[in-house]
Amino acid sequence: MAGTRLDPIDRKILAELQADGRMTNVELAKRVGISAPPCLRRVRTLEEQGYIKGYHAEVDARELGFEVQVFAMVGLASQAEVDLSAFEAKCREWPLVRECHMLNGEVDFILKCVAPDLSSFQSFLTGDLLTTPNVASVKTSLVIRGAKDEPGVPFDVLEQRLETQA
Amino acid sequence: MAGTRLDPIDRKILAELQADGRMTNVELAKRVGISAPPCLRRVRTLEEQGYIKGYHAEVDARELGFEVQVFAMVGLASQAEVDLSAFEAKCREWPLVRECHMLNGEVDFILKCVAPDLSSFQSFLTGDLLTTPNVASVKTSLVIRGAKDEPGVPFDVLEQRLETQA
DNA sequence: AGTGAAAGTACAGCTGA
DNA sequence: TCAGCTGTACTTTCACT
Repeated sequence: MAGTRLDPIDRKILAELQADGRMTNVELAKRVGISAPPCLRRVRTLEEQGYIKGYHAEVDARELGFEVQVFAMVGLASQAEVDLSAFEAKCREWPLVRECHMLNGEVDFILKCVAPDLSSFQSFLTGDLLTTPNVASVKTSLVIRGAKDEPGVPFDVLEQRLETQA
Repeated sequence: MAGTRLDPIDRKILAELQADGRMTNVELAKRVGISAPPCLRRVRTLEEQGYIKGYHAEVDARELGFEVQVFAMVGLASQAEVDLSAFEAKCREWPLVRECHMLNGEVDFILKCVAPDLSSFQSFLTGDLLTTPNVASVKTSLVIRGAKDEPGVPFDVLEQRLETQA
């Protein structure tokens, strides 16, 4: 489904919509240098082929009362596929866990969590994460401050790469 | 600027727009149970007050040729504020670094990076990150597979919390 | 290009301090 | 009474064929 090669206009569309996902189609068309109708067709195609997986408002977590952000490194006792999948399923159920990635190296998973305050994170940690079967070790690191948080991918890197390849 | 308390309708708006940032205003108004004009006014206010920081299309990094995702734990030689800020500034310049968070504990920063392939990440690692002054240690972990990647915050947790407080 | 729908504006009515 | 929010009516702009 998602194997069609993208032309420079498609990539520009993706870059613009990543930067401003609520841009109108006419504005988008103007920026990428084509007229509105074909621009809309391209967007629809990109959505259908899975290049665009969704659109999201970026909300201010702190203003909404999520004061705490924590990274948790999790090691499992068993790394059998069944057990890995079971842990991933647990993570999908926990709302405070926003991201879960399986890693190589010493730790098995890294979790990015948010919480209203430290005590509610602690109760998640001791009540949920640490009591989950097969969880052998958890090392948590509190985020002191955020320095950069960009969504998606760097399109300028992609363009440079395609230039040098051609 | 951003201290106004939110009512249940505002929170519903934020939750809906976080889930689908390109929803039309009339659809949004229908879902939150008010008519379109006041709904649009609320959205504008939420944007101005900073509760909504932007809208972004979620693009498929892998399909676009960013096959590799890496977490890097960085330790600095000096943790003086000037040196911390200098490193953060560097991170903002590097396009492959998508996120940079200052942590407590043994490591100073965690970086979330993307790259087209392993070799281009290696050249960033050895050519940029490791040659940066004051960088004392870097431990990288490759993401084997992603298990969860939700944007923003869990609004259901927020609602539960507000109920019990009241 | 043209139609139908949505965004955005102006104004008037309602509600609660 | 007055501030603030809501809904109706209308114009402009956009989405879509």
